[in-house]
Amino acid sequence: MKNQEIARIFSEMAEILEIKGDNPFKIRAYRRAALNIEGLPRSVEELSKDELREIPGIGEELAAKIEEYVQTGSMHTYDKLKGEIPPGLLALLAVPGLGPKTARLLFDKLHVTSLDELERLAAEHRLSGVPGIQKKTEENILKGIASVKRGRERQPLGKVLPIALDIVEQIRKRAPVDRIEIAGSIRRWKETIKDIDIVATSANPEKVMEVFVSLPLVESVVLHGPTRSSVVIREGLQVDLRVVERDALGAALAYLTGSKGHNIRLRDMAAKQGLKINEYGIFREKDDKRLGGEEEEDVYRLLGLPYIPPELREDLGEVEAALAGKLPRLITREDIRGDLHVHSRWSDGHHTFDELVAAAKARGYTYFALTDHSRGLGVAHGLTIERLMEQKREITELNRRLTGFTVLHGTEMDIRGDGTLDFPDEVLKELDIVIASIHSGFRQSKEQMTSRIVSAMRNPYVSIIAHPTGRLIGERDAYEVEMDEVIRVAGETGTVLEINAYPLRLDLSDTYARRAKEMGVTLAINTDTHVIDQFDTMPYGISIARRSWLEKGDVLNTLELPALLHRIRQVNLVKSER
DNA sequence: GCCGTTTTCGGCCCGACTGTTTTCAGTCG
Repeated sequence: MKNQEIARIFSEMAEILEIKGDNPFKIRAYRRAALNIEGLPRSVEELSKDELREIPGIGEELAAKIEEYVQTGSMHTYDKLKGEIPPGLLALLAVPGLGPKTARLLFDKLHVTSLDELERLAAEHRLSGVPGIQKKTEENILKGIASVKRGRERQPLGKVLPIALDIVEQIRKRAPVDRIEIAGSIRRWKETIKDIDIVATSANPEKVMEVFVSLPLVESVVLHGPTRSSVVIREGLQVDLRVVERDALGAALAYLTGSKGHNIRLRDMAAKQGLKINEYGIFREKDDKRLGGEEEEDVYRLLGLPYIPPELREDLGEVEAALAGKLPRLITREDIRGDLHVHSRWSDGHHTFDELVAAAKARGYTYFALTDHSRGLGVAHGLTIERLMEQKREITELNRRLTGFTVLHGTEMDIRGDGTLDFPDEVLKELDIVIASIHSGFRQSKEQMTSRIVSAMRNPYVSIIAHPTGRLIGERDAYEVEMDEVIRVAGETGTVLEINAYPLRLDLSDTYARRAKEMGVTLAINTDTHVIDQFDTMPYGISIARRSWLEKGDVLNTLELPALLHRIRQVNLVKSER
């Protein structure tokens, strides 16, 4: 997958050009191209030059550079650019508050070429005297370097969202806010978060700011103004609060929700229509008359666009789709009829069938699939064939007792290290639904991993591949696997790919799920519940689906039970006839 | 480097906060 590599190269080229003091718009062009390639629903390797040029922000020259990289594995302009500045200089840009101009200045005046060198000079007070740098800046640079060394990595949404809700609650309790909302990447449900962005309305913004920067969980104050402040809380998370007038909440929310790329597109469109958008509203350019901004919808309406949901606002084609009237009708939590990946006490889950049924019913479901682990997964008390058949009898009995609810009998079957499956077909055919997934041999080669998954998909009884890339956000990288091939074979065989809603998995990710949709693959959104509370991680899975442009029809477990069973049998039949 | 209901050349989003600058540049989001 060359997309990520090319995105990284373009970003780095942007940084080098910035230090060189090149045309800012050219720099932005590289940045935009990098973002769009990173989020591209298809692999650049399979695109022709003309198709590359259809990507927003990719023109003649960048398309040629991409093509060059795909074909030769290197990019001449990049290699040349890299040779023009010392490699350590780019590291300086990671220091908060230190940008390209200062980096350049430090290099020119003091020949600084690494972070360690900069730290030494700052500690010895040898930066003061460089034009524009005094004591305060020197201190800020030292603080900045310390924070770089502590590391400020993006953190999983599942961890940050509860913290953000808690902060909002604390502000609400202590400060004179009228309305207060979470914006930024949390509102877009990005899988990992760097900053918590909050927007509020108040008649007394200064007071709100005072309260905010003095909250008990604040470790340091980065910025403290009358309408905007930033603090750092534990674990290096930055929290930004912006306060606006009551009638500007919509405009402020739109502005602070971003993404940056999306905002630039909207503001660019506005300019072409003689309008101006900022965080206070939407204005007519010629006389500065305010046309709206109380509601977020105003911004889109006044631009002649339908409302674009936050999950789509990544400048990945949503503006074009909105203009063409082709925005997807995104799936919602209410579309989900059941959960197809649930564990019980029989393997490594914590609950009985009755407890799971009650919990699923309480969440408005009409079915779930019980998919305990298979025998090969000893650590999870995987079921032997005998136990599986015993479980089948119990579930049959259980379903006899239930009304308006059905428990499907399935398995989460291990795809073994050698690529064979943990149960033979005679056993699988006894089940309502079969999930296959990988729990071992994570370090095998890309070819081996890919072929393990592909051969599982070709089995006539395997309906779903669970957590297809095996990643745990912030803990374990995805195993090496050729996802383009997995997605292609899923489309060819009718195998469903899972979006695992567990907040550290979110696997498939939005990029892959969107690609899967484009290739005609059906997805399932499952919680992989082991304890009952995990049923409530469904919104995380839904958010990935929405970020992937999925509609109700793209997702297997939006089907009512009879249609679901029909779909499964149909696909199995076609597979077995191949 | 991209792009076109104003353009194939000349534009390219908009504003808050900080530090050092006496009027604003740099950085960030």
